[in-house]
Amino acid sequence: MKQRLAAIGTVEALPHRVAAFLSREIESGDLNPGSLLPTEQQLSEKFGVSRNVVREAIAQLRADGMVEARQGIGSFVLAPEQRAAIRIDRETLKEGQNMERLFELRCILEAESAALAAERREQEHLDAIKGALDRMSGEERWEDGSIDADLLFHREIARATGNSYIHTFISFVCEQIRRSIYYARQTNPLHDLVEVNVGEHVRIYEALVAGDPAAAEAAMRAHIIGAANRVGVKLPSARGERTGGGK
Amino acid sequence: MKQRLAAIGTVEALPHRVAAFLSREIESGDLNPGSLLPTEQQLSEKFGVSRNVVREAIAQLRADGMVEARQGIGSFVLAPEQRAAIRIDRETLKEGQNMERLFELRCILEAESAALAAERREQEHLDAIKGALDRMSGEERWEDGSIDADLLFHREIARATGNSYIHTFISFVCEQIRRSIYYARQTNPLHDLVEVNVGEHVRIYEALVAGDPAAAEAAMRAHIIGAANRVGVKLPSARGERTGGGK
DNA sequence: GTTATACATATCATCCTACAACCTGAATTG
DNA sequence: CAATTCAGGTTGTAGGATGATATGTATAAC
Repeated sequence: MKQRLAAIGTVEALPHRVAAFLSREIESGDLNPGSLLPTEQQLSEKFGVSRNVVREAIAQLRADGMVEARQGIGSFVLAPEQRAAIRIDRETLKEGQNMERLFELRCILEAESAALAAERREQEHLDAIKGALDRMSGEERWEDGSIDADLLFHREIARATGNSYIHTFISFVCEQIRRSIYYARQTNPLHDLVEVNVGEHVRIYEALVAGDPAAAEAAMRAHIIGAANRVGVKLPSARGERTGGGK
Repeated sequence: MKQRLAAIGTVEALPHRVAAFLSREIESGDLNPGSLLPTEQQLSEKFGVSRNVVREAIAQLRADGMVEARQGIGSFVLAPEQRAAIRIDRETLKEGQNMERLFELRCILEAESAALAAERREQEHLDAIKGALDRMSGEERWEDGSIDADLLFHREIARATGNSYIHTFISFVCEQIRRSIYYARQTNPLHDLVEVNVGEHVRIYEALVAGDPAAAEAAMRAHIIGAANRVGVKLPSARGERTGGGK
């Protein structure tokens, strides 16, 4: 029986579609951990693709630690706790794109990170952050450029925490927001969504220079709430004021 | 020129070795973001492997969001902030400080989430959290069961925030830590790493029931610092005390 | 009857060639 | 000069061939 691979939305390459299909079958429990995948031959017949495509698909699953291939036997489905790696991809976050919640998550991550960065920043980090700040307020203030500088500013602060995971997560969330904004601007180009408030950034930078964690956290929280408001997202500020305003 | 691919330790499949090589070249900056990878033909000659192997290697890099292949042109190296996925594998965590950094990230996420959950939790959430708590302290307290219940407890709190992004991220981090512990126990089974402190969990639960955000945040922060210590990770507690102890 | 060896089979791993789909830039043509 | 066509390069897919490895079976030896 030849299975039909649905191409939802964008046209993806065949290996990706096969991998997604198998991945869903594993996640949904149709393929129990410990069981064997069908052979590459069977899969290639089932999906009507070449064995090459099947192999690339399985390579993806293996990279994600979902299966383990053993030469001469087959590919075993691994239990979640046996997997060597886990991942979050954009597609996971696409579902229920909710700007308000995304900003909320960003606020949590960045506010605390700003405090950490204030404690740990070296001169090198301050220079990099200042560089981004200058680009933001400088002449090259055309739309996309200032957004890039804005994101760079935040990424550099995340980097100053010395924690690469924080850097990765914040970069990921910021990029997600940037894409959402970009998309919103295409559907509603009249609304100028790219306004960047330089003053708020300056206050964050000064707190970092001063090495004042509480001030950095408060400034960052105020900035993100402000940024959310500027793109039309009302962030419940109760938590922001409670935690950031105190001290 | 034919490149020699080192097989360090275990014998890995060729695609994995090629992928690891390219991955290192990208991470180290030898291949700048935006630049093109050598063609599959060139790579296959360089490494002395077939184009098929090269393709599987690139498929892995693509799944990790490190490169983007465009038919008719080539494969572009993506900047970290452009990557479509966050991926953490166990090998990374074996390197010294990474576990500490992961706990630090977890602390940031979960502490604030606990505060949010204290404000927003419905009765349904409290019931689910209580259920996990009971499983943790109940008779079915064999090792893995109590770890599962522990993670469930944290996921349910994340769910009570009503923010699916927070839920996704916390699940991700918790799962990663769980696997590291699982792995560590295999290599050193004598050391009992699965000790779960029920008292700390009870205090968090009580703060949630009381609807007290500050108390929930403090209790969560104390718990995660404690959990880190119990697996031998010393978390810099300065931030923890500063933010969590106050009020 | 039990054990040990050899063999056939199944499966993944790798290689090879060929062609299709697609992009780019240069040559051709109007 | 502009538009079209064409040629070359690159990734995507197909299909077959061979090597490496695990498994079960049949045969032979004890």
